[in-house]
Amino acid sequence: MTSLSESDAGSSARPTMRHVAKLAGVAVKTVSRVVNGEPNVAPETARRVLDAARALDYQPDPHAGNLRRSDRRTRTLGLLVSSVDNPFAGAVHRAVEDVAVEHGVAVFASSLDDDPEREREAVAAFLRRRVDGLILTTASTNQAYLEPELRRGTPVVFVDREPRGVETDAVVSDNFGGAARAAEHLLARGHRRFAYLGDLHSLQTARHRRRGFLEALDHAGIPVADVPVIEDLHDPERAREALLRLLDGPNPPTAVFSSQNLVTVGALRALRERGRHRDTALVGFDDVELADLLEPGLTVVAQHPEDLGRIAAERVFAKLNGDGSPSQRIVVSTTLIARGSGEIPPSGM
Amino acid sequence: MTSLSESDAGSSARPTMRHVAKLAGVAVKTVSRVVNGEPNVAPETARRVLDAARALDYQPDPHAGNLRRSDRRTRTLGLLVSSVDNPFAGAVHRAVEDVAVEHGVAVFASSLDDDPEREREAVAAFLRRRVDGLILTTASTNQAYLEPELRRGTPVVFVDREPRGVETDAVVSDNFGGAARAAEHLLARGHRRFAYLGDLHSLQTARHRRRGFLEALDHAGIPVADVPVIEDLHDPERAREALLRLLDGPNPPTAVFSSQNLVTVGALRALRERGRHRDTALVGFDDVELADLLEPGLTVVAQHPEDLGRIAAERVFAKLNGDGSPSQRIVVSTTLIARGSGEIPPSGM
DNA sequence: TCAGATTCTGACAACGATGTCACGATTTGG
DNA sequence: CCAAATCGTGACATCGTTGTCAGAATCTGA
Repeated sequence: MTSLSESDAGSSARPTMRHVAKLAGVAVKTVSRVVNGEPNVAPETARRVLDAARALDYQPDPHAGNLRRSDRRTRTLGLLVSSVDNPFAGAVHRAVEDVAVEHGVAVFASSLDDDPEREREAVAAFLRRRVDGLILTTASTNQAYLEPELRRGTPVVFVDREPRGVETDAVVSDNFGGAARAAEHLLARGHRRFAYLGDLHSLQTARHRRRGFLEALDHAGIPVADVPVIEDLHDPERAREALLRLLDGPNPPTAVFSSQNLVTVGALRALRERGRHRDTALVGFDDVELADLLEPGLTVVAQHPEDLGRIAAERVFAKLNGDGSPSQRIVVSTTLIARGSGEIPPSGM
Repeated sequence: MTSLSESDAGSSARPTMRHVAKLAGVAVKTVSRVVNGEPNVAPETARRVLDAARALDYQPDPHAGNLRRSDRRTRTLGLLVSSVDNPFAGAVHRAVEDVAVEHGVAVFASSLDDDPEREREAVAAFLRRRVDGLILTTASTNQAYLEPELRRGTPVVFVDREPRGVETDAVVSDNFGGAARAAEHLLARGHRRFAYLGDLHSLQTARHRRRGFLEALDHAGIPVADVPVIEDLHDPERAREALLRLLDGPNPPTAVFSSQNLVTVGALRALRERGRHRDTALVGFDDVELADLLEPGLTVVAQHPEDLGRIAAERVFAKLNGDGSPSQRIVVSTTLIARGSGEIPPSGM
């Protein structure tokens, strides 16, 4: 028994097609046709249906429709980033959202805190919800667990970090080139004593940046084995402590490269604390808000998270629209922005 | 006809309960019982079902279940903020997400760019998707359009800005008190010539901050009519230009209050540009990354977006769990953080 | 004018799951 | 040892919607 007739007036229950059909005096299928703009409905009938729908404030249930419909799209996208509370991720997110809204698609976002286990859980949660596609800043070293889903045809695109163990698209910054560019910039000012402050060694991007930086030094004839390489710095505090130790050591660097924005913040604090910020060069990877207002201004290798996000989202939609081209690896170049801190010459010169 | 029997091996189609039931040699209802941990299934049967489910990599479709299930929850939440690419919103988002994951709920986020029309569209899009609740930094002046949805029992909680035209919960910063506190802080240093740089007058929070600041000045006997109040500054560039005009004018302020973080950034730039950053006091509303590394350090009235987000999310879940208490307006206090710029005494003293 | 095409409409099954109920097999208790 | 309660299981209707098909009404053209 259906309660269609009862409490029709002030009913707070959500109206369905059957309510609309009853009010308009037609069959549900006709309501369906009108609501979906299918052809072959008499104008007079359509008007009655629309009036009824409006009167009841009817909103079709997309999940019910999906169940029956052939294409089976939820018009939903999953985005997995290190943390939504993080400027880089925020910019990626915004770019993804902008592309998604154009396609009438809503975005689920989830923070991973660079924890592989959270990644697995979050991906599973999104797939259970049947997202149409996934954009993923992976935190794990191997993503073979995505294989069954990829075989089912779900588009997955990696941003910022590249996949391992699965064959799919990736959109990444030129980490190697950007870090090399930073090294060259410092070398050109005559520096010979460097320090490298790195993010978690488990992150592929961190390893690329390290390699880019060190290889450029090597090319310039710097004995790389002597360069202090401090890694696994994931927050400002750890980075600060690491740099303080170097500054207080026997042979402090004249030029510092910090491989990520939180690390850069820690490095800035350490330099201030020792009053070395005007005579020690610093280049950070990734741009930072207010970098131009510091004294000296902060020189950075800026990434372009908006481009990463936009391109990744466009790839997802291309795949959803049947683009079957083989997996691509799209590299977005970086931009060195000189603001002062990277142009400081070696002290004692 | 169902294709249950065909291509069972390397099938890439998503398996359903029927596939599992067939493989386990039981009825779908039994699979349902096992998957949902319902009682009264023989251990041996349960094992067979679980084996089959695992073999097929079966994942239940929550949308289909929802259709029939009584509680009708999508385990989904909609969050609407000014822009996901904005540190304040990012912090709110992260806090909301943390509460949501504890409840097994995923979060849709959408950026409004403070555009009322986008708000309407985004809210409609989320409601069509049947989110269980809505957390909203409204961009519109009146939200009566939410009335029907509220009557249906959908929990809606406002963050950062208060509702108008609807009766529902809100979690906001103490905008009035925070701005007043900033005024008192500056007055205590002996300032008499102030300037107020404000956000869009259409935003309620902006009006509260303005009122808080000016009333505190008034209490102190400052002729408020003479205080330049520049409003509708929504980005750094406009704020910069506005403050430059004041600084170049006949009677420049000795103390500036900027009512929002983008405005603060513009104000900082203007002060730098005129070389007035060491003799003009500045207090900003809302904290800013790296504020401690500027020279002088930036004094701010910090909000606590993590608290706003967390409390808002907790209210949503309380309501979902049947909390029927009347609408609350929860005020989160602000914290003045003195870092230097706000402690500059009036020049010429 | 009438056969055939076209337009409009609705009955019914189906999507993938769960709620209800009924039935046979076991267990319990007096 | 038998009636009653409990356990294990499956058939069937149902959630809100759309795909299929068929039938009635209208239109077309010779």
